Amino acid sequence: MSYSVLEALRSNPDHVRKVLTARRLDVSLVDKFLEVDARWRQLRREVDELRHTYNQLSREGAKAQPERRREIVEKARELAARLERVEKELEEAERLREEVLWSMPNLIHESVPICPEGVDSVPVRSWGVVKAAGDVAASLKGVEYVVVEKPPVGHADMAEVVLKMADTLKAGEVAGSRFYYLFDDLVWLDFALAIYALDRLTQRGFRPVIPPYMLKFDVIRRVLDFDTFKDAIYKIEGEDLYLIATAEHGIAAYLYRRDLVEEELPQLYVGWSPCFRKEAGAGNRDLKGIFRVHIFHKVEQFVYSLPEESWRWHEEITKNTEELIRDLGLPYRVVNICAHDLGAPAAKKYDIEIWYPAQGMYRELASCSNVTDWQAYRLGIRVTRKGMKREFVHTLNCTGLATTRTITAILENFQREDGVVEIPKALRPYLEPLKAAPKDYIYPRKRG
RNA sequence: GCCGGGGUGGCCGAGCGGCCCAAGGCGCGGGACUGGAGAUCCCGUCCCCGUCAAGGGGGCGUGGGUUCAAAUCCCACCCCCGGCGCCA
Repeated sequence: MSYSVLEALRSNPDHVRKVLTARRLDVSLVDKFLEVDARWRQLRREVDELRHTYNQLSREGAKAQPERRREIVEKARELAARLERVEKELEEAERLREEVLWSMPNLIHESVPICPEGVDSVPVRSWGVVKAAGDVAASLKGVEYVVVEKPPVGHADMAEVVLKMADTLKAGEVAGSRFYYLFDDLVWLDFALAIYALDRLTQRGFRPVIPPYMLKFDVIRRVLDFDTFKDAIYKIEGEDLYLIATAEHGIAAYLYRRDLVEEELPQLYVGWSPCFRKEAGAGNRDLKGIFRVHIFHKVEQFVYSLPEESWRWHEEITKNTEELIRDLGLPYRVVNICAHDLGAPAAKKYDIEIWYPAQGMYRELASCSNVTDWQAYRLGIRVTRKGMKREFVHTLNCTGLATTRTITAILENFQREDGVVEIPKALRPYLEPLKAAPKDYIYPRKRG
């Protein structure tokens, strides 16, 4: 068919080498592929030819008289043995070819920056006024800020010490590090943020969905790359099931092996799910609090689009999330991820980063990728165009709101000196119907 | 989890060891006919190799096996439907 990476490899290998260089990956992968591809095609032909003569024999045998048939059976036996050997070779070549092809990252869009050592992303735009302590403020450029005397309390201490609505110590004892208990107002906040995001996005035509939280190996291997798999994914002991690391995985799998017609696209989904991540590559980073944890909740946008429309959708879904964050009043910036830092599936990726005044830095809250046909190829999701042509669809994903992490941003950005946290106005309508939920402010709990 | 029924091309559906390199229908695409549409008639409509050729190969839920030969027989697994059990 027309998988863009395969096409590029065969018709323009130099371009693929450039992509690999930009991604800081091994360029020799291209020649490796061309080699295994050529061998596979060669063997494919040999096998087809052998089978042809074999089939002819077999058909002849069906009609032959008993005596002639014995002869044919004899010949067929010999041929079969030879076929088996070549078929084994073909099988091996095919396995190898797929392995190399599957290890290929996506091509990259021309607007993706190629960056020097130490630079992972390029700011595109920013919004909001950040609170910065003196020395931090000096380092900020192109961002509006107000200078504050001292940085506010970090989200972890806010949640656990000041508000007393989280317990990561007990969670650590019973489940391990990077787990948490959340209580009281923070629970309501998590739900309200989810419903806020779902409500806004469904108004824009996205279909709400709760996907399966686990997928079979054969499916999950098609929606993500090896690095994600080994660093992020939990396996269920004794079952062929893996916990999803994001709703994206479950939603992408929804159209597994589907053939669509043009009129069925685009398809917009907004999913909610818990996300399970091993955080194996994270080391000791962000061990405190609930910033980087094994389980969290997230609302996710997912788009299946026609190939020629995916770049427009990429901007669109990024703006959707910006708007959600802006209306909460959280200062953010959008960065364009450098080629070397893109995951294999993404042809381009924007991260949306929130300002964390206690940390004095922007931290990732959302991530929006155009995966083009990388996932669709692996999942076999195609669209039949007018005139009978068939192509792979494009898929895109973009965080709506990572609700658990959004809580940490709210705790740092909206806390007052007295330890009270102001609830963003946009969120209040979603807390209103809940009797026990806080409405305007979150007050520290009197007794732990 | 147990017992029973079932999974055939986009959909419906025949076939149940060689006459099937899967009938027929619907849908879809192209053409003929028409002033145009409909009806009718022809051709095409799973995947792969090949120059979108000639030609060839594979494919009947998935993976193994029996056989010179498997959609068809055997085994395992997956999924769907019905019944029982269990459960928020």
